Amino acid sequence: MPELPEVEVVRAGLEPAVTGATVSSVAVFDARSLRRHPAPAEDFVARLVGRRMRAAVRRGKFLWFPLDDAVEDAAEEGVPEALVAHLGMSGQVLLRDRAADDARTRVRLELDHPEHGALRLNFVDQRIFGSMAIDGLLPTGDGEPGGYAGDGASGPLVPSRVAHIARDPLDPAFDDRRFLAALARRRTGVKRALLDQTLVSGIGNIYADESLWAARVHPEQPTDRLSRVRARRLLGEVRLVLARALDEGGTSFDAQYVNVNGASGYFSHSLNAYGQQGRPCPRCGRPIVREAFMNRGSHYCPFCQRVRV
DNA sequence: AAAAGTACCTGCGCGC
DNA sequence: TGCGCGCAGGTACTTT
Repeated sequence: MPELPEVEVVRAGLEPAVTGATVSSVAVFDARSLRRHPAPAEDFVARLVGRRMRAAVRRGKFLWFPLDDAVEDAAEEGVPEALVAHLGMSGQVLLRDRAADDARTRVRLELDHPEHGALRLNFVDQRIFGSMAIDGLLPTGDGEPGGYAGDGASGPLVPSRVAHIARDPLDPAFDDRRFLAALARRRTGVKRALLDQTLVSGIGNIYADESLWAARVHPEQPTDRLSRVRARRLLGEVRLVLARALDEGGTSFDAQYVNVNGASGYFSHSLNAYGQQGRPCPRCGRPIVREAFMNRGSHYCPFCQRVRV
């Protein structure tokens, strides 16, 4: 579900509420949502309660909230930590006032904010592919900010479990030349490469299909046969598609994707390829097709998007 | 080493 | 109506 635009909508919504807020209590209703936390649920709770969040940061589809140091003892200074969250396929972070409840809440944080007072943060996740964890922050390899933090500053740090994730195409520190060179070295289909978060992050099945349609590139086009010009054009279309979705508040098909305040985002009316099988291609009028791909589907126009050798 | 396959989950809509 | 099946926006681990 949530790809970069949807996750950014969540991050931006959380930023003013969590920045400066202290975690007053934590309830874990389903420990499977903590599968990425390297210790039992009690450890997650113990490490989080009493900590203050400094910012809301995002790289690709990963979110994290850097925490103030657990101990004020400067002599015993440890690795800085963050609360890391990933929404998986069906995750939501819902901000509520203290009384409100939500179905399928897996983890709940009660927050105390100096201005906004008491807030409740419900981590809701139908399929439990998403997760929360406490993780150590490591220096970024390039010394650039770890991710996007809106008005706040991310610092040149990234959670250890996010370190292998590439920067996303909207990140000012994203290196176009390096990406294009790495893409050309791959020996796979271009859609697989777009979905590989270690090559470029933030793109999922919807925006991969939309970007490929916009760039007129076939999803199975071999990466080592994609011309430099077409690869550049594809990267440009990826950026346009993500930015447009972000402007419109993220895609949503139904109530499954809900933004941070519980209201649905909407963008699905402007999809050109994804989910449009059988409908005319908005460019040439011929039918869009759907093909099985990685246990999901690929949607494209067989006329506009052809494999080139 | 890189690429492909598989596991992890719940719930919805569909055809029978 | 009920039931089995296919399908869903992702990541990480294992296998080849």
